[in-house]
Amino acid sequence: MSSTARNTTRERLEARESAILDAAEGIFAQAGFDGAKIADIARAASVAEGTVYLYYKNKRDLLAGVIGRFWSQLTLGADAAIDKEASTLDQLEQFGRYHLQSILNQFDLVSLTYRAQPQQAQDLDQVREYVKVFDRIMKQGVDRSELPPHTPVGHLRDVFFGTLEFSSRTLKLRGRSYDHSVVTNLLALIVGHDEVQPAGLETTAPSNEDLMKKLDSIQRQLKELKTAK
Amino acid sequence: MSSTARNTTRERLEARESAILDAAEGIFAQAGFDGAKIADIARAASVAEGTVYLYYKNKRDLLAGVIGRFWSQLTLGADAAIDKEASTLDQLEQFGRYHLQSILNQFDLVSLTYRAQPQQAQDLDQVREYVKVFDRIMKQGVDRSELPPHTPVGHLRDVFFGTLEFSSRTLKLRGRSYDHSVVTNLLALIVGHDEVQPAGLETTAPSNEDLMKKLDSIQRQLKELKTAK
DNA sequence: ATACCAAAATGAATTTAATTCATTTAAAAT
DNA sequence: ATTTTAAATGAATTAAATTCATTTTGGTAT
Repeated sequence: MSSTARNTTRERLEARESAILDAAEGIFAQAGFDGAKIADIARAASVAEGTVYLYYKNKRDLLAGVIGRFWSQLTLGADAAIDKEASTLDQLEQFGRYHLQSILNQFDLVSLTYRAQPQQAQDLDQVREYVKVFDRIMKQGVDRSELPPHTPVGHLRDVFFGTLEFSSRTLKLRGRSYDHSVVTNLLALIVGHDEVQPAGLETTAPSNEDLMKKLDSIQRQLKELKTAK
Repeated sequence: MSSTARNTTRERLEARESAILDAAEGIFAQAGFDGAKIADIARAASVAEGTVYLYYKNKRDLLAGVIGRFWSQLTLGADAAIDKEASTLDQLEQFGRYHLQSILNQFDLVSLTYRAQPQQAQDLDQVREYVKVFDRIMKQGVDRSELPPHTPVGHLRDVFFGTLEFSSRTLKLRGRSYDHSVVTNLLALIVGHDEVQPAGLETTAPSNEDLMKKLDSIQRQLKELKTAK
């Protein structure tokens, strides 16, 4: 088999897989898992029913494919929506807006993500990747001393995603659309004060090293300002 | 039909319905919605398959019955777990512990609550009742002046339930069990923010902490400059 | 106590939809 | 141009939800 031939073959297969995923995404979102019929998905993708099973072991596996692609795309979108040069607070705000808007727009798909008992552990791999976007912003914030050194990123991650997901449900339930105040309020809690540490622990006094880091950060921003002008 | 006869009849019917719900709860929790077979549920409840359909229109409706009963019972349990005489903060802590423990113990049932597209609006009525437990605690806190007058209860409700639900997922995913620090951290965020700062002490040589505050302020102003442009 | 009626229960038959697989079609290699 | 291999098809199979004609049960009236 020639190299170009192999390429066109692979491209053809990929286009077909993509068509199946597109069709499945639309029908799962519109009809839910139980309501979606493989026959309808096959028709929408212009393939025979049996063909679907050449690409996905079964209906559940097909859903996993749809969900996985959805979160991968969300991760790409997030990277694009976040200005790497902005302050930690700004980046968190950008990500928060982006996240809430996305899960509201694709509410049905998001709901399908956490169906009871995801069969395979790797079913949630792409979700984990997406969650890391938050972790990176926070880590950077700590490194730049824009966040307290002992910021409990793990806890705040649950607060961030949990609150936005629950808020999206609340908004949907009440037939409302995107509301920026949700993000604003959330960020006020997360970065608005330094009492984010386990209760009972005293805030440790900033060390000279902390001060130095902060000065570095300020110096960096000043330089940026000068170059921008 | 005599009054007692009618009573025993109703009791018999209620016992049967209860048996069906018990069986369905167990099997839904263990096998998930798709995995649960009506035949198995009927067998576990010691009734014929057709009998299930005398009590519930279809499988989906049966799940709604199970879920509704679950949240109703959770509401009763919460009322029992909360000491009405305790402070708002203590009540929140009691409720937070109770909630996290409950949703961890019945993780599978909770996951089935928000399956994509709950068909009927009233499918979530019992969940709404449960959520009101939080609202009552907060309202009382404001009334008693244990919370600031303008506490944004609606937002904090989403933070409370969203965070605990997401945390329960995180814990399950990592195979961990109940962790009280989740509740402690959450409460610090929700009620900790405008805690009165310790009154100003005598002026002494500026500490590193003072320097840090000043730097924070400068950093904030720089940031504003950047965004303004 | 017996007969009658209506409600409740049954489970075999029906229906619906996922999954399989023998066959056909298309593409790549020789 | 022929052979070989991979991909696709859709009718047949299978599994499980739902229906419904029939039976059973419990209550009421004679």
